[in-house]
Parts: sequence; C-alpha cells; structure tokens
Amino acid sequence: MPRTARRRASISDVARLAGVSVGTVSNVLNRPERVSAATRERVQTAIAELSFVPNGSARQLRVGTITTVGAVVLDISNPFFTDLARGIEARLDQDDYTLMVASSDEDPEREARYLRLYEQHGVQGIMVVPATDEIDHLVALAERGVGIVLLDRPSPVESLSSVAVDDVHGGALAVRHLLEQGHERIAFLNGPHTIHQCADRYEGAVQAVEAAGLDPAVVLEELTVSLNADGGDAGTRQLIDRDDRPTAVFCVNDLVALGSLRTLRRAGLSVPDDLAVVGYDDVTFAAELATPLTSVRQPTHELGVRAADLLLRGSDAEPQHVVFQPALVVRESSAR
Amino acid sequence: MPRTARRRASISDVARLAGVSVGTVSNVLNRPERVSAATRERVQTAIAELSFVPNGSARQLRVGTITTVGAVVLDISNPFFTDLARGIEARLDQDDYTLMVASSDEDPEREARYLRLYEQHGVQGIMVVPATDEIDHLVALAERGVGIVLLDRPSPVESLSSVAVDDVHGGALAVRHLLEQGHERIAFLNGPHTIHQCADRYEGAVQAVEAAGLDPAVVLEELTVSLNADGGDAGTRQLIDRDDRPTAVFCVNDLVALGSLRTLRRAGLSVPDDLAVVGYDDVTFAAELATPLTSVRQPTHELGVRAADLLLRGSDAEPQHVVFQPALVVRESSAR
DNA sequence: TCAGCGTATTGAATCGTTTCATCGTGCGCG
DNA sequence: CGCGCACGATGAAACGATTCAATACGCTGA
Repeated sequence: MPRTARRRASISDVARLAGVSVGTVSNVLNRPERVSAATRERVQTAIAELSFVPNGSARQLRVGTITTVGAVVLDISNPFFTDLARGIEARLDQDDYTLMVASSDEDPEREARYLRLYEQHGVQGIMVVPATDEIDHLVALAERGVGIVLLDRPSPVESLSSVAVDDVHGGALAVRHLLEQGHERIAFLNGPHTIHQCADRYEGAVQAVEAAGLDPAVVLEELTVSLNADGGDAGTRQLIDRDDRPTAVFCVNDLVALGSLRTLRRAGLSVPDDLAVVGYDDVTFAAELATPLTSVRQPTHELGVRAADLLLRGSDAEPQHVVFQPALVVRESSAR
Repeated sequence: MPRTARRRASISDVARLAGVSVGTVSNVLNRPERVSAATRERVQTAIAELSFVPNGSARQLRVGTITTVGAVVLDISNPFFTDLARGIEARLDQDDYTLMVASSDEDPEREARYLRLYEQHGVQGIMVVPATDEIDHLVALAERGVGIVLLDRPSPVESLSSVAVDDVHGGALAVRHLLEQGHERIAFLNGPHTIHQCADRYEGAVQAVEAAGLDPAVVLEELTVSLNADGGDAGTRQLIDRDDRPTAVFCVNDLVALGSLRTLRRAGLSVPDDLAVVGYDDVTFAAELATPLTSVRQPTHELGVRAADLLLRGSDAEPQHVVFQPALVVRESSAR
C-alpha cells in the first residue's frame, strides 16, 4: 500500500459525502437531537468512512473556550508534585476538564515558555508553582483574563488566588524538634531563596532557634543545593568531610533527604547517632527507608483539589487565599 | 478598577493602533527582517500597549502544524514513568519541541480520551504506553498521519514504531535469581495480563522455572494486584495470612515492592529470611529502603530519549523497533 | 384550497492567524 | 528624463469549525 499523504478529512468532506450541508454535520456532532434519524445515520456513516476527527483548533477558534487547564510545577520527578497533580486531576475530572502538566525544572525561562504555550492555546486557567519570587508576569496573565492559581505558596498580591501550606511553620516544626532532641549545630540543605518555599522554611528555622533563646548564626548553617537526591548527596558530602561537623541536617524536601541518607550510609555514618536527618513532604517512601525518615507532612492531595476548586470558579470570582497547616511526623532518623 | 470583561486583543487591533495592515503585524511577528525598522518599532509598541498574545488556535488552524508532542503513560505517580518522561523531554528540548504528559491510570477510556484530545489539537505525534493489548485504535491514528511510538512495549504490528525493554528476559532474570537462592515457592504480585508488560514478565517467570526443570504450576503463584504500593500491601497481606506461605515474592514493579516490604515489616516478618522480595524498575529509592531492594533495572531515561528520537523522524519514516535489555541488581532483599 | 405552523436543513458570517500576489514608491542608471 | 528594480506594505483568500437567520417542506384544520 503506497503511503498517500492525504489531507485530514474536514467537516465539508463529510458533508459532501453524506450529501448534506456542513451545518448539518456540525449539528450531528453537537446537537444530534436536532437532526432526523435518517440524516444522522447517513452523516455518521460518512464520518466513519472518512475516519473524520474534528479539528480542535478550528473549533476552539470559533467558540473561544476549551475545557483544559494547565499546570506548571517545579519538578515532575518529585513525588510531592505528582501527588499534587493527582489532587488537581481528581477535582477536574468531576467537571470533565483535562489537565496538562509541565515541569519548569525551577527555570524561569522554561516556566515562561510553558505559560506562553498555555495562554496561546487558550486554556481555561493555569496553576503554577512559581520558580522565582517575581510574579509580575502572572499578574499580567491574570489581567488578560487567564485564571491563575498560585500553587504551594501564598500570593503576595491580593488579586491572585493561592493555595499554600504554611512553610514558615513547617520549617519551625522541623527545627524546634531537632532542638528538643538536643542538637545545637544544625545544617539546613536548602534551595535558593528565590524559591519562596525555601525562603519561608528558612525563616521558620530561624524563628525556632530564636524562640529557644539561641543564636541562629551559631546554631544554623545553610547550604544551597539542588532540590533532588543528587543535591542531598553533594550537600552531605560537604558536611561530613569536616571536623566541626553539625549533629543534624534539615533537608528542604524528602528527595534531598534521600540523597543525604544515601551518602551517610556510604560514609558509614549512623543516623541519627552521628547525624540526625529531617526531611519535608513526607512522601510515600519516607517511612520505608533504611532509617525511617522524620518529615514534615503536607496535605498534598487536598492542596491540589482545593487549587482546582478555586480555578473552576472562573477567572472573575473573588480571589481567595487558602493556607493549610503542616504537621511533623517523627521517625527514627531523628529520634530513637 | 472595574473588572472590564474586554476581549483579548487580536492582530487587527494591533494593526489599527499601529496604523499598518494585519499582514505587516504578522511579518513583525514571524519575519521581522522583512519590515523596516521604523514600522517594526511602531508595531512592537502597539503590541506592548495592548499586551497582545497571538492566538495559538488561529495560528495552528492556518499553518496546520505544531511543535508539541503528547505522551500517555500508565501512572504518573510511578517514578519509572516520570523518568521516562524526563528522557523524552531531554530529547525534545534539542529540537524546541514541548511535551504534554497525561496519565491513563491504566484505564482504556482515559487513554482514548487523551489520544482524542491530542489528535484534535494536532500534535505532531504521540508516545503511548498502551493500557491494553488492543491497539487497533493506535494503528488507525497512525494511518491518519499522527506519528505514534509505542512506549515500553514491543509493537505487535510492523507499521508502528516501538521502544521497549525485553520484559520476558527481565521476568526470567528475577525468577532465575530467586530459584538460585533456593526458593521453590514464589509468589508473583502482578498486574492484569491485558497490560503487556505484565503478561511478558509472567512469561519470563514461567520460562525461568521451566529452564530449571521445575513445574511452574507448583513453583509459581500469581496474584493480581493494582500497580502501586497499595496493591503491594493488599497482595502481601493475602500471602502472609496463610500456613503454606511462599518463601519469595516477585513484584511487577518497585511501587508494589514498596508496599510489600511495608506490610512485611508491619507484620514483623524479616526480609529476606522469612520472605525474599524482588522488584522491577530499580527506581531511585530502591537502594535506600529499610531492606535494600533487589530489582530489575531498565534503561529508563535512554528509553525516553530513543522514543523521542523515533518520533522526531516524522510520521512517514520507516517504522523501527528498538529493544533494550534489562539487568538484575541484587541487594539485601533477596540475598545476604 | 390555502393559511399557518413546526420541524429539518441550509448557507453565509465569523473566529484570528498566515500567506502570497499585487501595488506604490523612491532611486540608480542609461 | 524616464525605465526598471528593490523593497515595504497591503489586502484578500484560506484554514475548519460553529452559529443563526432564513428557507423549504409537510401537514393540519378551517
């Protein structure tokens, strides 16, 4: 069979074959009850015959709307963000919306690229975990009528809806716990403060130290690492090669903590005796690691559901700011 | 500021404001070198003034093509599939293509829905991990000119490109290893055989038993579970509540294995002494679990890269069938 | 027989781009 | 002085659907 590069069948091809007008074909597609059984039958045969699939761009150009929403997360490899996506999807499914997910990899360029892509394709709204503190472009998007919900961080402006978890509190929970365990030198493997969650968790850490009447400059040491297991490896290697090694590590997420635990194990150090470790997110595998990981749990799924909820209210509904509270889950990695 | 529901600015609004024709605006957008510096300047000011964003649907309707490809995977929560997606993205980035990912959750309905969505929006091609063995709809898609690459399973038909890992061999590797460890009663926590990978891994398991001169009906016991940690929990609970408990469990993926290990730990059973466990995929956390997990490693990232490679050759290139080989990584969960 | 009505179908306008044949204009050159 | 040539800019057609006012066609009842 020769590979004929034939054009996709259009609605008028169908109309011609069925011997009706394009309007009728469109009616068969969208309001079948308006067309007589006989014609409907004939049109449907023609559709099958040509294996016609309506052109989504044409449809969307005409009707102007689409039941798709986009999401941009920081890192699709991080279970936290896929759980979040699942929460979003769960809510969207109820209204027959579909979700497109993209990963910015914490790169503002990539974030902008996907935002542009989504806007150009006229999605109903976008949920985004911003890669930086700079959100003017999001405000601009919203002003152009695109529904925007800030994910996993509170909105700095009134006009943008947001769904967040109190990261300051989360950071404080983790560090207060380590202080209570008697640690007085704590390393914080964190990401860049341009990422809001990182800045907030650090602030919480500082507050916890101060609340205990100690000096953050002495107790707390921050290392900037990349937000994955490799980052945990790298940061931890730096720590253990020194004589004034801290006694505890607080990792900004569980992936970093995974890398940290991995490196400690390879170096033959024991957790929590030589070094206590606390993670963040409480992902599925956290409880099942060689040393079960103490972690700050977030209502991840609920976060997604709520965000989708806000988005589906439409872009002209009153902006709303939801903040959930995190909880500490203590396991062996920080206490016996 | 009153919330004016004003229409999105179009190219003709820009033209009017800049005092030029729409054709010129389009040229500024797409071939700036063809328009004089003065006009270009004027048009760009108008664009900024109206914060004009071109309508992607209209553009695509006209040019007919788009630099986006879609992927449908079985489960976005499974690190195996996100690693796969990362591989795809890595290759697509080189050609400035963008990737949209969706999760079928092993539901043929959902799969079909996303395929339709992608086709309607005229994506350049689709990579899909089929949820069932029935792939006629994919062949039909390909015949309509949509580039299709089967992911993670060999194509049963010549005309569809595919990138796969030898699952029969992988299943055999796992079970042969368990037999060598002296196990003679092995449970296989598997998914439904309608999922090709599941069927193949089972076939490999049977082959390994036969190659050892044993009877699969005696040695092997298959339990069908859902392909996540909860499935592992459920399947394992069934096993341990019996007196004729097997001595080893082969889990069809690492998520199932995670659930299995979790349940065994809670039941106070020791791994591998009471029960040996082998997983599949060798995800990041496999080596760091309470009992480091023996697993079958796949070249996941490479799989994605290669699939994207095939897709980018265009839909009329000669179909190709790539098969990678898996490797067994032995850890404590199956041997001391 | 015909007015009147309801139902099924039609056909043209429309959405916002891109593309391309056409048109003006200013300039160099014979 | 006038011809031809570049170069910029123009404007209309085309992409493929949806929508809606207009029309065609039977039928019923007076």
